[in-house]
This record gives sequence, C-alpha cells and structure tokens, in this order.
Amino acid sequence: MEQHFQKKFNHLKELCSQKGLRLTHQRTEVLRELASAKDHPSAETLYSRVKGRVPAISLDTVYRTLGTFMDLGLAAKVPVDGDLGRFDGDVSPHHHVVCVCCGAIRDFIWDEVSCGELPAEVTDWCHVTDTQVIVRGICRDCKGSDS
Amino acid sequence: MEQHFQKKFNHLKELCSQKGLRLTHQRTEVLRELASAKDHPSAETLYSRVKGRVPAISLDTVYRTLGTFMDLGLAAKVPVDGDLGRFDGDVSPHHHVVCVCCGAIRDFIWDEVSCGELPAEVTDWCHVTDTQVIVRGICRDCKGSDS
DNA sequence: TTTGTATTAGGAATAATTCCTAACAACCGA
DNA sequence: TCGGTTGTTAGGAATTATTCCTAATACAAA
Repeated sequence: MEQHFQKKFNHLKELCSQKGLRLTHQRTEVLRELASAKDHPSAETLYSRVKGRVPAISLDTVYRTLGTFMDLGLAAKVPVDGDLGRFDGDVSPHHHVVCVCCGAIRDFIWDEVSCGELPAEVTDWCHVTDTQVIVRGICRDCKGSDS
Repeated sequence: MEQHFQKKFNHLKELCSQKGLRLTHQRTEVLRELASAKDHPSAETLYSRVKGRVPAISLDTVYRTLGTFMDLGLAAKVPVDGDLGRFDGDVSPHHHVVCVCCGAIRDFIWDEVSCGELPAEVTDWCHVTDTQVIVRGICRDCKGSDS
C-alpha cells in the first residue's frame, strides 16, 4: 500500500505541475493517509490521522484538499447519507455496501453490473461520468449486538 | 397519480393505527405532495409546496414527517450528495440518475441489476435491505448551456 | 537567494437539520 | 357529542458539517 501511495503521489505531482498547483506538505500527507485508509474516512477522521504527521494542519485544509483531490480525480465522495461525508482514495470502478447501523463501508466488485450496459433512457438523458451500486444493510457485528 | 396518493394514504392510515401514530393534517398533506412529486424534492421544496395547502406548517414538521415516513417505509432518501437531502415517495425498487450540474434526478429501471444476485462477499457481510444504482452525469440541458 | 503568488491556519460565517417547549388537535371512551 | 389523554405541531433556538475570510506562510521559477 506504500507503493499504492507512491503511484498516487506521482500522479498528484504530475497533475500539480500541469495545472499550476503546488505540491504542499499538507496535500502530500492527506494523500498518504487517504491512500492507506480502507475505511472510507470522513474529513474529521482524516484530520485527526494527518495531525500525527502535520500537527498544525487545520480541518479546513483537509476539506479543501479533499475538494482539490476530487477535482483532480484523485478522490471521490461515497454517496451514502449520514452526518459526515465519507471519502474514498480509490477511484477505480467499484461499488459500496454500507451498514446503516454503524456506518461501516466496504468496497465490492460486481462485474455483471460494471460490464453491463446502462438502459438507453439513461444515456439518452445525460452524459454519464460515474455508475455505482449502493447496497445498504445491517452488518454482522451490528446484527449481533442489536439495541 | 391521485389514485397513487389514495393507495399511499390508506397505507399511512393503516400504519398509523398499527403503531399508535396520529393521522394528522400535516402528515396527510406532506404525503400528498410527496406522492405527486416527480422531481425528488428537498425538504425545503416540499415545505414551500405544502404551504399552499397548510399555510402554517413549519419546516421542522416537514423534516419530522419525512423522518416518520422513512421509518414507516413510505419514503426514502435518495443517496446523492448536495447541500439538500432529496426525498422519494416511490419506494418500489428502482435506480437514480443525477445531473451533477443542475441536480435533476430521474428514476430508471434496470432489470439486469434488480434481478441479478449480489456477490456473496456482500450478502456474507451484511443483511441487505436495499440495493440501487446511482448514475452521475451531466444532463442534456446543462451540456448545452455550459458555463 | 529572491520574488510572485498559491496555499494555509484559525477563527468567523453559513446553512441544513434537529432540539425544545408551550399550545394544539387526534382519537378514545362515556 | 363532549372531555380528557397524549401524541404532534409551530416557532425559534441550538447544533454542527462545511465553507469563507484574511493575514501569514512557503512553494517554485528565475
């Protein structure tokens, strides 16, 4: 996963020089945390993690950086509702399952969907940029400890 | 669509008496507006529409009522991000396309997905309650008037 | 280095949603 | 029909995720 970061870092470096953006310490460290995270962290969660490496970083910077990454195509927001937005450093096509009880999010692949063709009524109406399945349910951990 | 409301109204009536909830004017009118809406309105939008019939209704009541409807299975929140939550009075299985530019949302059916089986890694991890596809893109109207 | 300018920290501002409480109105039974 | 009980509402205050503002900072090109 370190090499995973390296790849993303090189991508960020390239995009920054292309777009006249600066490769700051904050951007690098937010990218590092996001690339190694497997739990689709919120901005707040990412903030507390990055603080370990960049103690003076502000929450606003984390939000701003995530926004920049989304513009650059390096990150995505997971379309689940909840108080906090959840972010994903993996922008390759995949789907999400979310536990409506604890908020845990897991990735999954579903080839039949990914490779299937959208109905014409969709592609007629708009130029599609992203297609994903959202599954909601109650995970095993929450199922056991029902309140 | 009036008969559509009638069906939902009867359902609401039944659920209310089952759960000891009261069939208030506000609940009835919010349901009527939601049942006839085809644009997946926000709470704010619904509020201004219902005001035509119930001038004194408060925004809080609309939010509270939508929450109640979701608990009762009469409404659902569309999992798209944006400043305002978007609500759907149609709880039958279907998918959504959203224009990331203007926020328009359209329903669609995709039988291959609806009838397909989720990968085991998903059903092993949680008890699934809802599966839907979210398509994001730019609609024709926005494509034309690009800024 | 030096300099120009994008970026940041930190706190203030914004805004969607929820909370609080007194007044209200369904619904039950008489 | 008429009260009484109690769930519900209106309205404004409170909460909180996210964004805005501005002086200070630090990339990166020369």
